Amino acid sequence: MDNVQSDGMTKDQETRPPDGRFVDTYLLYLLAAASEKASSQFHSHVRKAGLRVPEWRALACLYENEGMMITELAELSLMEQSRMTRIIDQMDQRKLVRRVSDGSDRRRVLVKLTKEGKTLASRLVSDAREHEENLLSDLADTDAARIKPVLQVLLSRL
Amino acid sequence: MDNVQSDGMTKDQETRPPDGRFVDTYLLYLLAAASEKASSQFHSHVRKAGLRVPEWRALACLYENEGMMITELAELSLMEQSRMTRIIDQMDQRKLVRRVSDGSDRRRVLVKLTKEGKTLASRLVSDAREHEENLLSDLADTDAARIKPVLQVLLSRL
DNA sequence: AGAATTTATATGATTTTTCATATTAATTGG
DNA sequence: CCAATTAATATGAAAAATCATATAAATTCT
Repeated sequence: MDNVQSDGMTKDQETRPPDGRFVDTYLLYLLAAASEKASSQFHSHVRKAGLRVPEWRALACLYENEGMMITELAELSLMEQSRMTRIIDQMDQRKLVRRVSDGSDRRRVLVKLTKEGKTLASRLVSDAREHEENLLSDLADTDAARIKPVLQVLLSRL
Repeated sequence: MDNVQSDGMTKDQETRPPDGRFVDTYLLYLLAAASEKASSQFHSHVRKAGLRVPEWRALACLYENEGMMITELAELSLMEQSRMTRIIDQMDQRKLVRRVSDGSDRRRVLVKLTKEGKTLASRLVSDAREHEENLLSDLADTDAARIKPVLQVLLSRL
């Protein structure tokens, strides 16, 4: 409780007051932290549903958006192509997606949700929407209410 | 170029128009994508400086904030404790940090920047600030100008 | 057409990350 | 004070991610 400091220092080393730290005002940190913390609840829901986070990402990207190339899907899902290939392998084995070779360009593999994949995707997307609504309603009366357009503008400028 | 569709479908499968996809308006996706894409440039700068991203995170968290416990540092750096332990191992070997056992609680390890670590941290933090300024100045005239307070409010509610 | 280049996906080898748990030290409750 | 519990860090084994590159198909150039 008592926090005696023998020498008179200007910067508090212990019990640092709000925003004394670099990271607390650094945009890229705020983004990473916000993403991390805002997602953690839902990610544990995803795991309870038997998916790992990257699988959920692929599923969400495929939702109502079937027939994506591995490369497209990787880009949209924010992961590297070789990782996406392996994730699709696993989801294929679990019959959540199937690979269909693209007739017009035989290098390409179109990834499509199976019936089962669609069912799971719909369920989780609707859980995600509900979760998002709750999050947003907590922010309704704050500065953060406009977070979605803010992020969309940021993304459009990157 | 021409995008003939033989059957009359209501949902465009190809060349989807803006925001037809779930993820394009889903908050957690926008956060992840914004974080990912906003950081990628600077992360490659970090790697050119000879650090991996998690090391940079630890360094940034330690900047002007020495003597953190592994657990604290892990929490602040958004990573798991066992990973932080190993990252500190490596940074210790590279003499960027040193471990000091906490006299008042011998379970604890205080991580401190070495002289060399401080030098590197100052350099990268100032690069980060410059990079952030550039990012923000791109957003100055948009909706996204207030992104930092928006994220801070979001974080405070999580 | 055919060689050179580019694009899409897959894969082997390595490095990271995670998960569960061990170890050691402090704290709490009888 | 001792036993039980909680807390901080470390570590082995397993899983996942990355990196470089292979393979195969399409495109471009001459």
